[in-house]
Amino acid sequence: MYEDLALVRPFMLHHSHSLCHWHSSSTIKTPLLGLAAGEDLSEMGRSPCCEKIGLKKGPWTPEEDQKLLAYIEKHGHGSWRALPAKAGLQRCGKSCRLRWTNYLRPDIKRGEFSLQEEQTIIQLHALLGNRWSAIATHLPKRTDNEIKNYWNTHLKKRLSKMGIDPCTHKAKIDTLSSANGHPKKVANLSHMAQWESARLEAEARLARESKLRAASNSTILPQQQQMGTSSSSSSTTPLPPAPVNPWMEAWSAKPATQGERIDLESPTSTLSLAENWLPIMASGTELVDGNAPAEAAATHQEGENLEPEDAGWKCVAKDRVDCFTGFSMDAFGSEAPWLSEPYTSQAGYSWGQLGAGFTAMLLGDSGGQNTSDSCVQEEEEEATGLVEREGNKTYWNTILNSVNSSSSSNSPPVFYH
DNA sequence: AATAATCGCAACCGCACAATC
DNA sequence: AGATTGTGCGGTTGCGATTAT
Repeated sequence: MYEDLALVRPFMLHHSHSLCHWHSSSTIKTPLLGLAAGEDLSEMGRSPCCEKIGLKKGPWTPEEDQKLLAYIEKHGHGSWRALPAKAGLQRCGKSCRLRWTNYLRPDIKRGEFSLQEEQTIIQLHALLGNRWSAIATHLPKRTDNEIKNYWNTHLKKRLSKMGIDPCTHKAKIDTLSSANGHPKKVANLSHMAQWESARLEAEARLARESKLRAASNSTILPQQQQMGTSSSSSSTTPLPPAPVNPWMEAWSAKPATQGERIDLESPTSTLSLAENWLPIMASGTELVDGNAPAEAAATHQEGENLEPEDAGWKCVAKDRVDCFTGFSMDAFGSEAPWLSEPYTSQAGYSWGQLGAGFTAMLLGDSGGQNTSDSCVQEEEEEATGLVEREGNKTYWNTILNSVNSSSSSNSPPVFYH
């Protein structure tokens, strides 16, 4: 049950524009699209989520939205399967759930993606692939569906135009060979990525557990129950006491002494980050030469004239390449700095900490600086570092420039030299 | 002005997995 | 232990809007 309906009502106003858009663009005229008579999916291996015959499909009407909202306001969603009948909707429960989670939920933001959000999506996608729900946990108030759509319709194309394969984040001109000389770095990146991947999964699990726990207390607000993919961004979502993060538990169960190289396995990681990050390590020069020479060059020169907003970019971007090229688990000793921060301040557990913690690390801000400082002590990497750094900078400059091209009012983000 | 092509996004589909019976 | 149910997730589709010809 909603304990505070005020949490819901404002959002109804907030979303009025969405409904207006909906009115104008679609589909009041859309006919009812019930399945054809006799169409019965129950013989297809599993029973349908609900009785489908006569149920409406297609876009939601404002009336339906209101019914769904009113019902959830009063009762919470409870069982989605049972909800449509109780709420007086001719929809299947799945459709109701989707409508709620992707559109009606109070804690979602719609409209333009910010530069920062775009940047985060690109980077997380490079790291995680098409794991939209995991990516969504780092983008507060955005749904996985929205992120997925945005990726498919905008970002993917931009990367393609830049000559970067949006699936692998590699330059289309394969540069594998240029990285062959640095298996160590590849391994380091792989380690980092696996840890991060594992952490994200643990986060999601934690969110689910927290949600379930809250639900079992029966006093939780319905919208909190629905926070599934975005609970990490909620400052109100109750959290269990530390150490509650399975990832951290695993970490503490396998302590490493200072300087000890840890051969870690991500519990569930499914991606090959070594591969994903190769272009970052090795392909930048090609990108400059082949795809964005003038822009990249200009970008480097414009660095001194940034707007305050861009200074943030600059700051965030600064030295991230050092972090990556020199990354080593050695640098962390018994603790992973980019991981420990969010979880040592569990009370907050906000996006600001969690997201910034990771994203900043990813980008190599001051939080990651320690890492890079340690890393650059390795002389053998120092020897080849310059070339790779230039390449990495160029790769990200290219990405960022491309991202930036959609918002002409902003100066391009720039890496320091 | 008419038509075709493309874009953008909400919604649907089917699979996977965990919880429950 | 196996079957059933509920939910989450990622891929895909359908269709109105917009742009190009």
